[in-house]
Amino acid sequence: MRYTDDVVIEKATGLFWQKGYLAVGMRELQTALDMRPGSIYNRFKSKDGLFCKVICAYVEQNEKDLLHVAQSPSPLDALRDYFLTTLITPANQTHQRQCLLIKTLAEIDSLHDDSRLTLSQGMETLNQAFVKVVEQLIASHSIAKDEESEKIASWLQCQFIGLRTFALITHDDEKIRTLIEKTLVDLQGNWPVTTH
Amino acid sequence: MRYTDDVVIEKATGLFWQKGYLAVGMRELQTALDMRPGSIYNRFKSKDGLFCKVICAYVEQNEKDLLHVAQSPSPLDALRDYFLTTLITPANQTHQRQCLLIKTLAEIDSLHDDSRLTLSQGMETLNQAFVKVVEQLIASHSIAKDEESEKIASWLQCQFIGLRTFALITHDDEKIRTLIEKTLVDLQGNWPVTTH
DNA sequence: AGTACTATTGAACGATTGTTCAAGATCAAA
DNA sequence: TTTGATCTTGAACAATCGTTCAATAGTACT
Repeated sequence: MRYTDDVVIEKATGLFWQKGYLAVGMRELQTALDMRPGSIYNRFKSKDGLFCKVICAYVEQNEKDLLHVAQSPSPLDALRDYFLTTLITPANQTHQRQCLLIKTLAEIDSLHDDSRLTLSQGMETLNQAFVKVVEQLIASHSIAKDEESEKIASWLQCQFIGLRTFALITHDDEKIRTLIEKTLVDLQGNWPVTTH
Repeated sequence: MRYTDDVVIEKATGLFWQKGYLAVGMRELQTALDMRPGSIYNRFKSKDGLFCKVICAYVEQNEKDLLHVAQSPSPLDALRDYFLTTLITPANQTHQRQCLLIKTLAEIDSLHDDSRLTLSQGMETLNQAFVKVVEQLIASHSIAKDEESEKIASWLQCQFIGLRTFALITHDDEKIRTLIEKTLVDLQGNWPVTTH
């Protein structure tokens, strides 16, 4: 085993994140990973299998980051920092501004069953992580407990998706900073009255 | 000319919207459009050329819809209706909830120069349409003129992107309705103080 | 009706796709 | 050092990719 799975998956993540699942060919992976086809297939079973590992590793990392935000003594500030570091990336790798899961969502019709399952499970995992962040925001009295934390978490996730995609287009970092602050304002702002 | 360009592009739009640019093969297009390869290439020059027409038609339609919102006597209500009809689509074609331009953005590395240019021009066109919507919202006193309309437009576009992607995942229409209302509340809400 | 031009057809092309597999290399245990 | 198991190699596979082009059909104008 020449390279450990960790470094292989990290290299593969870079490719898939930049180009998407379909656009990355096996030959491209072979040169990027410095591995021959049989070797890749023996370790990961298929291109799809390797992609699943990539998604899993990505979800794990992001879940860790979100839980770290939740466990921070000042969740609101930690959330701002998390947004800033995620949304304002170096100019030579702006593709990382887009969430890999959301990017993959655009290709969901082309994925095999394994990847599709891994993707939806990853979504659920991160959704729960967002819920925990919101619960800590409420517990630390950073925001009022007027709404269910699950609802706020969905909204926050929605904001995050929008911001990460928008940050991909804009390249105006100052505008992104403003949008982040607006999100933090709205997080503490009013919610629509629910009429049932 | 057996089919008019309009119906051909409409059929092609359906395919590209559902599966993405790369995932749609020429054979698939041939059967869906009921056209032979030479015929497609004679009319559209290439798969990329056809895709450009698809993007253009999509942008034109959405620009029209947005300007219709702007010209409405009650822009705020028209905006709500626009969001509702765009975000809550029949269950058998939920892929239409995602903006085709945003979906295409995930494949931007795989696009030819023509498509890339068409895409970025389309983004700019719709951005300007959003600016006009916001200007009318201000003119009709639906929202206060505390901020530059261009900034508000970016925020609104960001919300729209987030909502359309989120609506792709959720399948809980009631939650989407709530998120739309929250957006309309925040649209009239406070903005962060800009410290320069 | 005949000419000139455009549109359509469908077989075929070279390139690339993901994947396989027999052969060789590597390593741990006996 | 030999055995057995695991991992790596790289040529080769069938399938599919976007695209071409000579032949045919269709259309418009004189």
